[in-house]
This record gives sequence, C-alpha cells and structure tokens, in this order.
Amino acid sequence: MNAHGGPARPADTVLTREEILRAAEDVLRRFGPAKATVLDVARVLRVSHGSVYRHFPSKTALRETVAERWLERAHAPLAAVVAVDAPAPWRLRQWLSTLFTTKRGKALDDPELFATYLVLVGESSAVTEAHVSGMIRQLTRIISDGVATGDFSVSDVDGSARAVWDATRRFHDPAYASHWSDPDIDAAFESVCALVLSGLSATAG
Amino acid sequence: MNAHGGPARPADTVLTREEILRAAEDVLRRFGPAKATVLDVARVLRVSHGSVYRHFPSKTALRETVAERWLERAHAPLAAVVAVDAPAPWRLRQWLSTLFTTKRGKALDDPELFATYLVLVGESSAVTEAHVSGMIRQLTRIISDGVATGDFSVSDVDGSARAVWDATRRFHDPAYASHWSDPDIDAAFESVCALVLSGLSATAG
DNA sequence: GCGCTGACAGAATTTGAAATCTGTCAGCAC
DNA sequence: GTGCTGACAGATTTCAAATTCTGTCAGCGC
Repeated sequence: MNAHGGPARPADTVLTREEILRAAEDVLRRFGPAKATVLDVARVLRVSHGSVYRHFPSKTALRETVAERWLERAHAPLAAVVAVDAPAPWRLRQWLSTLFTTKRGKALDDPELFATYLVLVGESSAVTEAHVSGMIRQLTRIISDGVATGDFSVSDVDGSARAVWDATRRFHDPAYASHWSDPDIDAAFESVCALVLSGLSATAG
Repeated sequence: MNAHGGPARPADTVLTREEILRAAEDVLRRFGPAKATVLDVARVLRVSHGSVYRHFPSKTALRETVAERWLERAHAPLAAVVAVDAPAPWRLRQWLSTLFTTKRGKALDDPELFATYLVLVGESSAVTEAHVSGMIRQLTRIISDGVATGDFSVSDVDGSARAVWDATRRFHDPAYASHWSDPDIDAAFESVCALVLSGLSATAG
C-alpha cells in the first residue's frame, strides 16, 4: 500500500490493461459502483486519467470488462460439472446446486461487493446475454447427453434447456438475492429441482 | 371534470373511504407514485388533507389499500379457473396461462400505470405476502385435486405448489415485466408449462 | 356531537449554483 | 515514434437553501 492506498506499481514500466482492470476492481470494491471514477483508478495507478483512456475507449467499456471477468471467475466451477463422467440427472442436479450455492455464497459472504458486481453486470445487457447463452449451452449439453443415454425424454432439447434455466431463476437470478437467506430456501430449491428432474425424465408426456 | 381536473363530488355529502380510494387511484394514475401526494388527493376531492387523515392513518396505509385493491381486481379471474369442473392438468395450465396473460396484458397495455402499481405493491411486503399465499393456496387446491383423481403424482402437495409458483416466476413476477414482450416469450412459457406438468404427472420418481 | 378545517413542527423533496468527472487532444519526454 | 500528461469543454453530480409535504390537533360550524 502507498499513500493513496493503491498497490505499489513499478514507476518505470508501461501501463497494462491487466493493471488497470485490477485497479478498477480495487476502486469498485472500496468506493462502490456509484462513486468509483476513472480518476480514482488513475490515482491508484499513479498515472493521469488520460492514460487509462489509451487502453479503454470509455468508462463504460472498462466497467463491462470488469463485469465480464467477474462472471467468468464466478462460474468457472460449472464447466467442470458439465464435463465430469456421471449420469446426466446427477450432473444436472449438481450443476444447478453448484450454481445456486456459489452465487448464494458470494451474495451472503460479502453483500456489498456482490451488489457492486450486480450493478456492473446489470449495466451491460450484451455481457449478460452472452453469459446466459453460455449457461444454457452447458444445460443443453447435459440434457442431450441424458437423452442419448435414455435418462431423459424430451422432444425439444434447446427448449428444455431454456425451460430449466427459466424454472430455476429464483435460485440463480441475482434479482432474488435478497431471498437467498430465507429459512426455507433449501427446501424450495429441492422442490423445484425434483419437479424439473421429474419433468425431464418423465416416461409419460 | 372541474377546474382541478378531479371528478365532481357532491359538496354537502360526507367524505367516504371509497371516494378517497378512487381519488387516490386517479392521482396515482396522473402523477405517478413519486409525485402523488395526500395534498393532491385532497385537492381532487375539494377537502383539506386533514380530512383524508380521518379515514386513513397514514399515506402509507392509503397506498397499501390501493395496492391491495389492485391486486384483488387483477387476479379475480383466477379463482374461477380453480373452481371450474375440469381435469386438474387442464386447470393448472389454464390457471398459469391466465395469470401470465392477464399480467402481461396489463403491463403492455399501459406500462406507466403498471409501473405505478408495481411500486405500490413493492412498498408493502405484507400485502404481497398475503397475496402470494392466496395464489399458492389456489395452486395447492388444483394439485391436490389432481392427486385425488390420479392425474398427478407428488409426495408433497404444498411443496409442489410452491415449486410450481417458483418455477413459473419468469411469467408472473413483475420484476420480469420488461421481458414479457420478448418475441420468444410464448415459446418459453410453453416449454416451462410442459416441464412443470410433466414433472407433476410423472409416474417415475 | 360530528365532520371538517387550517396552522403548525419536523421530515422529505426540489432547485440551482458550485464542484467534479468524462472524454479529447495537442504537446512533452524519453 | 511511443507512451504519457494535463488543460479543456460539456456532462454529471453534489450540497445546502428554499420549498413542499406529512401527520397532528385545537377549534369552527352545522
């Protein structure tokens, strides 16, 4: 830490995108989304704010990139669940449960930081949409595996993946974060999970 | 209409709760939730604002009552679906579809008014909670009927009703109102409906 | 007595002038 | 040439003064 509270940075080194992103995360964590300014980021890095604009075309672009990185890091564990060698129903339940647990953990562990990233992600519909497509693609893979093995029986795999995503929104949509500490949230999650899994594996239809 | 734009009111009549509620709805429609004041309501009725406080203990209580009435009126058609003589799966689908269509209609027909009532309802968690319990009670009735006739097979009727409510949130939670004009919203609704109905009627599980 | 009024205190909101920030760019230093 | 600076215009945000609102209540008129 230096006099400005920012991380020491070699004075005779070129400024990198990565350094700026780290400083931006730092400033956002400390000041929150409403107060964090490009000037603050530059101050932490001990450069002029003009230098920041050599690496990012706008404050918005910088914040979008920070949001993107956060989403990537937060959901990294999910890809592993998709790839694991296990029955599709188990993987689906595991995937949903990991998604819920991870997000709830972040929300309850540091609510302020979570709220900050919520704002950032909410600012950029493009980033959100790309991220959601990725999530639904993972669901599609699990479901189509299940159909191949006979564990699942659905007519429209893409539609079902979308339906699973929508049906479980209460447990992954940050809009509901304030309800994630309800005492009966785990029971509610189990009920919806059971309903969804039963719906996919139904022999009737 | 009089000089103040409010409905004419007999000058030599006692002020009633009902008149105040109607005036409040009028003012909220015209000025929106942020600008509507008790003084405005009194102005429309051509009385002093002290008179309004003889019938409602606070501005909050007045707004809560307005919100309550709106929820009641908006969801009146649903009770009929619960009571109709038809197979439970049909009734459940009809109930969900009516809920979605009605709300979407209100949201798209007059977005400003819808947003106004959204704010009012959001202000009072007590009103919301009571309303949601009522909705889930209706779901419970349909599902338990279905279990009795063998159309549905679930171990926990209350839990399933809650799960159906949660799984269909994207189509009735006003937080999603901005997505209700998406081009593929009907397909998404059908997918979730199919998943839910299949999940309830599953013979496996 | 009964219903209503209107003045009042404290709380909340509005307003607009001052301060700060975003984004650009000519020019400096190496 | 390459990377950085800092002054600048226009946009946005802040802050405190002034207005408006909420909730109460003594008292008026029928």
